[in-house]
Amino acid sequence: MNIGQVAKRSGVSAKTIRYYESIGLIPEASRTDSGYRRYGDKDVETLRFIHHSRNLGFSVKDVGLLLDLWRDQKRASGDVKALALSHIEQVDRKIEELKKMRDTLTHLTKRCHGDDRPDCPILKGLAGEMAEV
Amino acid sequence: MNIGQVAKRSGVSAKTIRYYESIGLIPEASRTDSGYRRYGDKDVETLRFIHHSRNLGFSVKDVGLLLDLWRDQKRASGDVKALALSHIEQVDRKIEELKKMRDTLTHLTKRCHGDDRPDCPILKGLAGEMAEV
DNA sequence: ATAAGGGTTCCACAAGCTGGAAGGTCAATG
DNA sequence: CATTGACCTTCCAGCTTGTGGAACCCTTAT
Repeated sequence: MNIGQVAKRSGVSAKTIRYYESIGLIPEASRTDSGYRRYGDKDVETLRFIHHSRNLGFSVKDVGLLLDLWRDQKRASGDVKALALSHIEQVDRKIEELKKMRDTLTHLTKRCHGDDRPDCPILKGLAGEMAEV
Repeated sequence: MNIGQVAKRSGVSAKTIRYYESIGLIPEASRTDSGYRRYGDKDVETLRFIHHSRNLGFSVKDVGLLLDLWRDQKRASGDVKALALSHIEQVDRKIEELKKMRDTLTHLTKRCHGDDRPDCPILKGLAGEMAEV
């Protein structure tokens, strides 16, 4: 398979596959005589794994760890779970942070009549002490 | 005031203030004879405005727009509100996305016993079709 | 005189790709 | 056989929002 095919099947773009190779996330692909990268079904599987992991918000670094664990048949599932739980915590923290932002923003916009008059509580809020917003 | 003072008062680091100047978010500061940047209370106010806006998740580009609106005494509050509402939408979309991630992750980890045995539903989930997870 | 604690510039790196230029390869068509 | 178009290759640049560090200058106090 050429890189385009494997890209289509895995959901990871050709450009990104080359990038992943360049940073060592996936091993260097073998080449044809003319220099094209060659891939097999196993590579599609690996890239799908990566794609799913990235979609769940794991960093590329963490995906590397997950890949190692995935390939190690003797690994302890506890190691995987620990990584996943720590990631969930991170995601939760991010959600909370965004919620706080949204609530403040919503609060400000509700007070803003939003017409063609210049008075704007949003700008006043941004300019003043945020505590009083 | 030197840059360190204004950094302390505004909550924006000296490094970042120089960066904001370099990208044109704030105008170039005047200098002392020896080349130090000089600031006044108005600059502290501006940097505070920027700091608050960034904390609420506005992009630097959007902060630029907000600053323009802030400085324009004749602007319509509707323009500000539109920007804020669109930003709230973005934040909400991000929250939903993260929630979906978290739910999937939680689902997977709940099924993983997480001990020293190698069987791990998390890895299986990442490897397989995510629909079946 | 010297040392501490400012300030200055400039370059590099972080994450995670994506776009584009310049060019080689492959299969099919006229 | 030549050409076309779709692939493939490498390499460089840029995106965003800063941060770290080196090398060096300025100010003030001891």
